[in-house]
Amino acid sequence: MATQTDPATTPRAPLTRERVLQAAVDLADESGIDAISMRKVGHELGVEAMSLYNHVANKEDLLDGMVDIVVGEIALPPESDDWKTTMRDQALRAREVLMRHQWAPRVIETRVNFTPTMMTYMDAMIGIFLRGGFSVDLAHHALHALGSRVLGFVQEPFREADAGGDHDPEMTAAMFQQMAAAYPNIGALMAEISHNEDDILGDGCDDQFEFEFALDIMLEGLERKHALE
Amino acid sequence: MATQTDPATTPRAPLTRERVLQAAVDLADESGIDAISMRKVGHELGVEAMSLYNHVANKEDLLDGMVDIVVGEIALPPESDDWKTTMRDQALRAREVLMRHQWAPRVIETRVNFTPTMMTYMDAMIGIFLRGGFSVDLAHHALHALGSRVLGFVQEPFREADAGGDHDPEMTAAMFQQMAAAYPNIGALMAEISHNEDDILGDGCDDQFEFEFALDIMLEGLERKHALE
DNA sequence: CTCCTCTACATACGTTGTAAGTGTATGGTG
DNA sequence: CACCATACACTTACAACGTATGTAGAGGAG
Repeated sequence: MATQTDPATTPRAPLTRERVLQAAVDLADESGIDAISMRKVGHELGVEAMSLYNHVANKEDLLDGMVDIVVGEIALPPESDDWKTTMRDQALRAREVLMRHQWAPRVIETRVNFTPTMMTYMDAMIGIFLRGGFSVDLAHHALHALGSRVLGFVQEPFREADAGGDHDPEMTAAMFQQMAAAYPNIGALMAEISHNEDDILGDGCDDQFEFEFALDIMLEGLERKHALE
Repeated sequence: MATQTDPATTPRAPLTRERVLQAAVDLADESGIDAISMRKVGHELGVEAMSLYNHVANKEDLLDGMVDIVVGEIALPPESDDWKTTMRDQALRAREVLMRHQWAPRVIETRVNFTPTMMTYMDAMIGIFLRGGFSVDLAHHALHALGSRVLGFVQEPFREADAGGDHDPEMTAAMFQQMAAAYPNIGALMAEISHNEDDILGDGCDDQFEFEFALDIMLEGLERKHALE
């Protein structure tokens, strides 16, 4: 009992910035970004909210750190002169990571401080174009044009629309007919989607296909611009 | 005094849903989205927070209504078979409106309910493609590919990065050199941006140019896909 | 042993969305 | 005219939030 193995104070690992950030990421992964409050993250670590402030400056800093962890999980591109496939692979690799952290896009968009991790990542993205022979100017425009795609996501409006929620199929059918009457074009589109799909998950759109479809159009467009330089 | 023209109760206009929503939009326009709380909106109308609940269901409904006002300000496209210029004009017209309501993109992205106003707008967007001869399938993909551009915005990561904030020019120069050393590609890009621009506003990027650059690449890509159908 | 630093904790403040209940002005009906 | 139902603004209250502030105990340095 002289030893400090007091049964009340279980020998919990000391708090560190990394432990705090990782706990927050894990919590967000399983419970969504709304579950991220200082109190809840603290609770996850068996600690009071205020204790976190010894390791993160404030909540913004916590979110910055969470984004850093996610971006850090995306492997940087190999050095290659083939900018097109390199960039394509990069976007798809980033997307895989972001799929594991669905809260991340929304958080990334609200960041206002560049962290070194993010700077390193962006530097590598620009490097892909420059190494591929792009002028600095075109590389700049290309980066804007790809936008968040280089980080593996597109934030479409109404991404997580509930499409009606928990109604049964016939209810859906009734609503569907009513909607098709008021919005004929949307109706046509929904008819097409719903019967040529095996996977009626969510809104019935194949997100992976749409991501690659737009990505490829963008890359081909950039290739054409590059050829004109 | 028998007449109810009590000087204390100035004959204020009765609250209506429209007055509430418009007050919220005005407040957000001038003070940003963080200024939108039930209490503050109520204060703007000379009313307590809870009174608003007689006209909006809750805050989400308030935000839905605010988005409706903004989207309602975007003129719908003319009927035309020339889908490309119609869509291009539409995106630019939408962008003008969104520029007046800078808070709107962030709010639109978080919407989960489709309002009739938004449905009508989206129906018109699909209509542009269908009338232009697109298959329903391609129209669908095209809508995804354009994403939020049909509403006049792109949500790039770090849109409002402060780029260092309020430091003086020489401070900037010092930081710049240090940064260029650590991130050579970003450094090259920033060098290019900062000396071929007259307008050093914000991050020195010409948002309008970047918007049109990416928009045109996308439209040309879609045109090519359409030609293959 | 003494002192200093580090960090976890407790308390507290102001702000948020909103549930619940209270008052009052208005307008239709006897 | 009297009466009462309805509409709507107000008051109060609560739980949860980010975080400022102050305290206490533990570990290392002199």
